[in-house]
Formats: sequence, C-alpha cells, structure tokens
Amino acid sequence: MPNPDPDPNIIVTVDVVLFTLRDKKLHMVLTRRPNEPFAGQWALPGGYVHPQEDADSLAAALRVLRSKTGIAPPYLEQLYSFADGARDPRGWSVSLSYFALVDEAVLAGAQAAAPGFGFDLVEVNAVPRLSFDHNRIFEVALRRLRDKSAYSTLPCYLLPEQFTFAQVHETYEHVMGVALDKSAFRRKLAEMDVLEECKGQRVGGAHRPAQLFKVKADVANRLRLLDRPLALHALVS
Amino acid sequence: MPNPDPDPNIIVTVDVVLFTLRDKKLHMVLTRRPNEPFAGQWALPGGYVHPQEDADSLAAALRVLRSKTGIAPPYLEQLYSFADGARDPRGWSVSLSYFALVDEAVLAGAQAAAPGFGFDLVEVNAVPRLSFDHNRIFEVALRRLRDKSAYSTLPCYLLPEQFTFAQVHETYEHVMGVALDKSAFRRKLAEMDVLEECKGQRVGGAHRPAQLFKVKADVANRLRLLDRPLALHALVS
DNA sequence: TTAGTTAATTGCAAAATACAAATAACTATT
DNA sequence: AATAGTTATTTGTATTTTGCAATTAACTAA
Repeated sequence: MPNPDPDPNIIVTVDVVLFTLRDKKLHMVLTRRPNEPFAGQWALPGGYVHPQEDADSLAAALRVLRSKTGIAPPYLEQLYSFADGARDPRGWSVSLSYFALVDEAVLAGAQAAAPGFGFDLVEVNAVPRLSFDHNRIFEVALRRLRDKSAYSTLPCYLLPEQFTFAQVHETYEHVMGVALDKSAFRRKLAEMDVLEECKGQRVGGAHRPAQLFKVKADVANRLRLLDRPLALHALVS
Repeated sequence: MPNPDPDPNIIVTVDVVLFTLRDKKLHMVLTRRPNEPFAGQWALPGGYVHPQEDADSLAAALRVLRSKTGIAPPYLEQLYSFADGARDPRGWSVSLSYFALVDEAVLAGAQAAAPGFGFDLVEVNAVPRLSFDHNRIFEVALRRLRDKSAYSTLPCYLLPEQFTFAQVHETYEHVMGVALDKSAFRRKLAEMDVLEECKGQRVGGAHRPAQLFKVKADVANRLRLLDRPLALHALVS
C-alpha cells in the first residue's frame, strides 16, 4: 500500500531563452554544449536542477544564467515546460524553460568583466540548429515575447537606464516585428504611465533634441499591462 | 568527463485543475488522496508521470484525468510548473500542471456510467484546504481562465452541444465574475464568428423563443482569439 | 538667416464602444 | 381574440478610442 516512486529517474533541467536588442535587431544568447549529448553544439543556456542548491526552479534558472552569462536579468518569467521521452536521448526529461530580457550593455559588460563566459548572440531570424528541442523552445519564447509585448511594458526591459521616446518606439517595433503609429504609440505609453522625464536631459544632433526618459521605479519591478493591446500595422521585417 | 545525473531523484507529477459550470457557478473537480502524504485530504486530480506509459506530459495529464474522472476534456492546456524543494514533504518535486474545461453533463455522465470515480465538485469561491500547494495551483488556474476568457472562446468549452445566446452570455459572466453588456457581447461573438445557428431550433417559455446555436466545427478544435478583449463592467460576484 | 532634420503636439475623420430604447415572438389570462 | 407579461433580438446614437496627417518646436550647419 505504500507508494514509493515506482519509475526510473526523470531528468529535470532548466533552460533559458535570453533576449536582447543589438544593432536594432532582436538577438538571443546561445552557448556551446561542453558535454555529451550534443557536445560542441549550440544550445540554450541551461543545466540540471540541483535539488540541494536550488530552492526552486526560478533560483535554478538564475543560477544557470549567472554561471553561463554572468548576469541577473531584470526580467525572467517561466515560459513553458517541455516534458517527454524523446527530447533527450538519455531518457524521459523535463525542461523547465524560462525567458528573460536584458539590455545589451549589461551583457557586454559581463562579457568584458569576465571573458571566460562562453556565449554568443545570434539574431532571431538566423538561429542555427540547436541541441535537443531547443529550436522549439526558442520559437515558443519568441511568440510569447511578441504577443505579450502588444499589451505590456515587456520591451522596456531591453532598454538602457535612460532613453528617448524614439528608442522605446523602435524597441517595440523591432521586438514585435511590426510598424507602430508614432502618435498612437505615444498616447498608449502616456496611458500606461510608465515613463518619467529626466528633467532637463536632452540629446540630439542637428535638429530638435529629444527628451530623455527612464522607467518609473514601481514599473521596473512589476510588468504593467494594457487593457487594450497596441494595434498592429504593417509587417516590418 | 561522462556526466551522469549527479543529483537525487526529483519527483515529477502532473496535476489538473478541471473546471465546469454547475448551477450557474464555476466549480472545480477535487479528489481525495488515497495515499500518504496527505492521505484522505482533498487534492487536485493528479499523479506521477509514468515514463514507460506516457509519451509526454499532455498524455500523462490525459491518463490521470481518465483514471480519476473517466473523461477526456475538450480543452486541456498546460498551466504552469511548480517546482521546488518545499511543496512535497518527500523531497524536491515538479508539478506539471494543466487546466481543463468540460460541460457538466459530461462529468455527470461519467460519474453515472462508472460510480467508482471518486471525485467531487466544489464551487471556486468555497475551495477547502488542499494538499501540497494545490490551493496555489488552483489560484493560478482561475486567474488564467478569467484573463484568457476576456479575449478568447475559452468559456465555450463549458457549454453543452446546443445552447442559446443567453447561455453563452451567462457562461462568460460567471466564468469571468463580471457583468458584460449584452448587445456589445453579441457583436463580439458575431465578430469572432464562432457560432452556427441550429436552423429552426428554438426554445423558451411564455415569451419569445431563443435561437439555439452550436459551436462551429473548426472552432471546437482550436481556440479562437480576439484582437481586442471584451470590456469589463461591474464586478458581479 | 535660412535650409534641413528630427521631436513633439494637435486636429479631425473614421471606427469601435456603451448605453438605452425599440421591436419581435412567444404564452397565459381575460 | 385581444392584451398583458416576459424574454429575445435588433437598432439607434452619444461617447470614446483610434488612424492618419498636418502643424509646430527646437535644434545645427551652411
């Protein structure tokens, strides 16, 4: 009548799709697998859950990211769990997958501070063949990022400390892959009430200077949602 | 250099939050735990993943539902994965959780056909203390159901084969817990293009009879989404 | 000064929405 | 068979939200 786990071990890992914006294009972080299976191949940053070390799966994801990229992303959310007997040649396995966003400068800073971190950035339209079912995980993450960007402040986590309105606008467009009307977008941003002016701070070239903004403190910690999503116009890329 | 799983077993289970509408109120299915831990206590229908038997976690969820309730729900979606060292006294564990919707008549039919199925329905506003972290899983499921209902055909999976417009309207209201303007809702339903008239079929008492509808065949298989969500009015319950 | 350039605001037609009212289709009662 | 009662369904319209374009603002370089 007692019911000990009657089944063989199930492999439990965490994998993270870490997005950033570089040269106005959405990129993701990839690593090379150090061990079999798929040794030497591209893969998402990931690894085993360590039950003694990780309080929960979020902690495991943070640990993995720290060890592979040296950063703690400002946004990290559980994406989905891929769990079946075919995705890993070693046996039935679960990937607790997460997706994360970070300003590129933070990634570059981490890479410069400790050149040992072996990761690369690839554009999301040119993702190579990945290990396991990581291409599928990436696809789900990209779709989720794009869908959620239409009704939230998600793309703001890709921005540097200070930025102009044009940068926010561009960021949304490049993340979502669509054109967004400028004045309508400005109205929506105002409605969301997420930006704060950096008083007196302006930047620009041979033209009217642009106001610098930063994300309001309370918004930086908590994703803000729209009642009605942004309207999508023409496809951009 | 070989890398065998270095860590102790992690328990992997599936748990399902199965919703239905009874007496115009949203209910969920609960079972009594047959074994320790929490023997005799309320819990979500759930169980171990069986690696030899289950191709993937969805198959595991279907198997668990079949064994505990005798039904195969028309809608079943992965909800979230709860994974930490504290939720199960036996050790570090993962709950691959799902949520499902079904017409109450189907549940009643299964219970009548095989009275052996030991499950109960409880109203979502009167959920008792559950085993493990199942109360939290339920809360997440309820929030997801309500949020998603605002921009999808999700509540349609709670309806019987044929139904009136008033039933759809009520179902949305009771699922979401808000009042919805009737004519606006009718327009949205028309826009979604999900209903098909049952020609000539009408029902009613001492008043104008109501047209019977059914869900279009292609919609029954695939959730349909709205570009803009339903507007929420006053809280209802 | 002025031409060039990007930033930011404003105005308005068009579309979508909230709300209320009217109309339709029955039954039960007189 | 008229009519009162009840729910279903459609229609109308004021209000709000959007799409789009034009205008104004603020700078630099020539």
